[in-house]
Amino acid sequence: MLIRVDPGSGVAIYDQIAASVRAAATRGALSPGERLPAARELAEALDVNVHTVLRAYQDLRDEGLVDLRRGRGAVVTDAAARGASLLDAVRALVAEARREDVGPQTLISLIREEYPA
Amino acid sequence: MLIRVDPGSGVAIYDQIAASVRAAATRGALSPGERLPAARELAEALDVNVHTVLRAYQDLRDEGLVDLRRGRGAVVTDAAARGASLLDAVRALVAEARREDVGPQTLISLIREEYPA
DNA sequence: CTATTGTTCTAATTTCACTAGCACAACCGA
DNA sequence: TCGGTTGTGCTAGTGAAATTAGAACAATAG
Repeated sequence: MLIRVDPGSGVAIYDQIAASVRAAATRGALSPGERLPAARELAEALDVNVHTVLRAYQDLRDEGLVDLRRGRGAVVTDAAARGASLLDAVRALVAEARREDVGPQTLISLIREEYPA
Repeated sequence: MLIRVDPGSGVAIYDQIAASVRAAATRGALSPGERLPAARELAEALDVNVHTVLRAYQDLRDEGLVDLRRGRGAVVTDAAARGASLLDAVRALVAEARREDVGPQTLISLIREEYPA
């Protein structure tokens, strides 16, 4: 399964699902035009409520990463494929952060502060 | 004020406070030995409860970024100064992400997925 | 000694994630 | 056309976590 979830992770389940899809798309494991599992189907596979999956899908739609339509499902958009070139930079950044004993919280805090402007 | 908060940001207030401090320390705006505002004082300035500020301070203590002691307050540790070399890399990464129209959610998702392993 | 500051405690309120079940509308394939 | 699939929308309830509030207490600085 492409998508995994850890209930006691502190991160909301719908956020973990969305994060999995974002990462998979960037990684190229999900190509534009491809369809995500049906919400009901994925919900059962993850032993989670349908609404929780839908919440993740709708967040992804709001970000423009998927196209949601009744009967058709959640289709990955072209936008989701962008940023593949960021992967190496991200890996390098994380590696350096760990080398300097900088936690993920700090790294994420830095990114959130650099973005808005 | 070094620390700002947006109540409707989706991010918990105590997390925003902690994030501000993490970023400020990494940026060098907060040097080791320096003291954070007293909890009661900051709480009033942000129009927030004292416990909320304390929660942020305690999280920072758990991460080793500040030293908490009664009567003395929250003092920035040496550990908080680490990672200054990451700043450029973070800025470059964010810049490239925006150039490619990649949102902050995706960037953060990527980092969270690269960390644990 | 006195004022400051974090610590601890109880308690109430509020917000949000998650679950549950249902009806409905758009879409697809046969 | 028809039947099954899929997201949408709604109401409702539960539980955990965030936030607020107020108080007493212990360590520290001056």
